[in-house]
Amino acid sequence: MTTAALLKERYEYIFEEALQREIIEVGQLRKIAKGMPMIDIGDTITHMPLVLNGAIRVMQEDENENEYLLYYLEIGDSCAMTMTCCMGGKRSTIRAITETDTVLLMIPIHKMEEWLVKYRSWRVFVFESYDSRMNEMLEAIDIVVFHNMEDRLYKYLKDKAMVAHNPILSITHYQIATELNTSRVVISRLIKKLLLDKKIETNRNQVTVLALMPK
DNA sequence: ACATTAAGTGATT
DNA sequence: AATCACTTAATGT
Repeated sequence: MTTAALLKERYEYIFEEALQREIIEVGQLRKIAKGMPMIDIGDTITHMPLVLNGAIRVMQEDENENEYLLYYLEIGDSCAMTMTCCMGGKRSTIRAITETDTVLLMIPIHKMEEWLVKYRSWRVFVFESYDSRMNEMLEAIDIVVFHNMEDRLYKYLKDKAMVAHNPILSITHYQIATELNTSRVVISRLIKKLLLDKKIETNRNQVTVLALMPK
């Protein structure tokens, strides 16, 4: 599919036509395989991603180098953290890795500011993007602070299956434990609970989220 | 058949 | 919820 067609499909109702044309003109189309690092902490940001397909996980690191998930970027999203970083040539405070095979348009950051003045639809997009990212982060904080590990695990599995558009996750208990900053034993026990509650099914290297199974 | 890796479990803090 | 120590099960060579 052409860049124009993809953009139209994903953003047709979001951006006014003149803006769509400009995006196609300056945006560089990039296809990135699953699991590729895109931005690391400390990197200088030159472009802003517009996700056409796939998903990206955005993480931050605490003082002990524990990574934690901030939010996912999906089709039609852009990165709020990048937007602020852009202004004033700041460095990235986040790390971004593709969660699935991903297609995106890279927009040079100077265009961002230009469009902010020029296009109403761009302003709306930026603010809405901010708003939804903010809400996702609040949700992420909420579940860490107020919920137990079992709830966290279940949400983690659901979110992961959701962005992959696949209820069957190929993942080990150990990998899950690492991402939730806990131990493998804890995850194994909680996985068993979810299994008994009929919320998931499991096999070696595999977890299926039943709530997301197509009937 | 053997080694390696993933997952399950009881006991302790 | 974390850690230890150990077992059992699945998979690769």
